[in-house]
Amino acid sequence: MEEVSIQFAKDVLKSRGLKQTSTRVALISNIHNYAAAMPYTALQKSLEADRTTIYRTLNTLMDECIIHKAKEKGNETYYAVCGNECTSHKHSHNHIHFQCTVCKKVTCETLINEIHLELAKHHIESVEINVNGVCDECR
Amino acid sequence: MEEVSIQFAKDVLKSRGLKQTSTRVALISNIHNYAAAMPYTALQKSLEADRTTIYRTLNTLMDECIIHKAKEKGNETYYAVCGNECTSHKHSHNHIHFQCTVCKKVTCETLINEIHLELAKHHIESVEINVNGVCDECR
DNA sequence: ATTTTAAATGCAACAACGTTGCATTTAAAA
DNA sequence: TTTTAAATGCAACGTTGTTGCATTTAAAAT
Repeated sequence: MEEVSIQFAKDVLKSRGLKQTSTRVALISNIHNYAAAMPYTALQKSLEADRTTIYRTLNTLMDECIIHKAKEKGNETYYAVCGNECTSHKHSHNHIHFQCTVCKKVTCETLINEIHLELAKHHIESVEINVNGVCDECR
Repeated sequence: MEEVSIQFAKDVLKSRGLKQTSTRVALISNIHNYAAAMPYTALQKSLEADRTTIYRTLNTLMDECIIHKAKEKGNETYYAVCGNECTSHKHSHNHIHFQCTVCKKVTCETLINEIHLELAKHHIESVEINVNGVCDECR
């Protein structure tokens, strides 16, 4: 289980040509291993690295499209690993972000149906959808 | 122009049974008078009140559904006045939030078409949509 | 295997955000 | 005009996010 996440972390760092430092491997594998999108506070607790290093590492990994912010609301930011659709230079997410109002878990979910937004007089470049509700486990 | 916003502020405070303090009237009328959703920093600059008072007033007005956060991303939070659909106890927004990537303005926009989201195994309670693009003036 | 070097890290410091406690002021009711 | 409950200002605190700089480390060069 955990070894899979560690291997995933090493592979993705290699594929992006990034140094395989212990903080980076730990950070990626911890997010990858987490059941849902990982809150920053949990991430910080799970690592021994300095707070500054964590912030810098998170930014590096987001720039390289290895992870993305799944939710940024109020005080807590949630991070999730990007899927294969994200290249090294461009995030491309066709999922939405769901937060369960009971267990508070944030997850990336795929819509069953296709949706198309139309706005008058505005050119749409990107759409971000956040949904609140109750997840399967909490019903 | 400005008198309209001041009158609007007084009316809405009265309708909610809130004290008409100078800070509240100024805060509501400034947001109401602003061309788009108002960034917190601009809001703070436009008022003489203490930072604490501004935060407490913003929270009070959000609790009473007089204003709402139009965007909360990165460092800056944007506030906008609620429409008539919001009652004193429940926010009810059928608009989306749009940010122009050129002029950075955040606005509340209504979708031309109706959309319906479908998620497997999840009960949907509320949906929040943020769109980035180019507004009419910047094209 | 050792040296080199460019990048990553840790530490200190800082600014801003958001919140709480408490004394003072103020709007609105009595 | 007095009363009183609420709103405000001030001080303080914890957290977030960022920058500069010295030190350490991963990976390339020798």
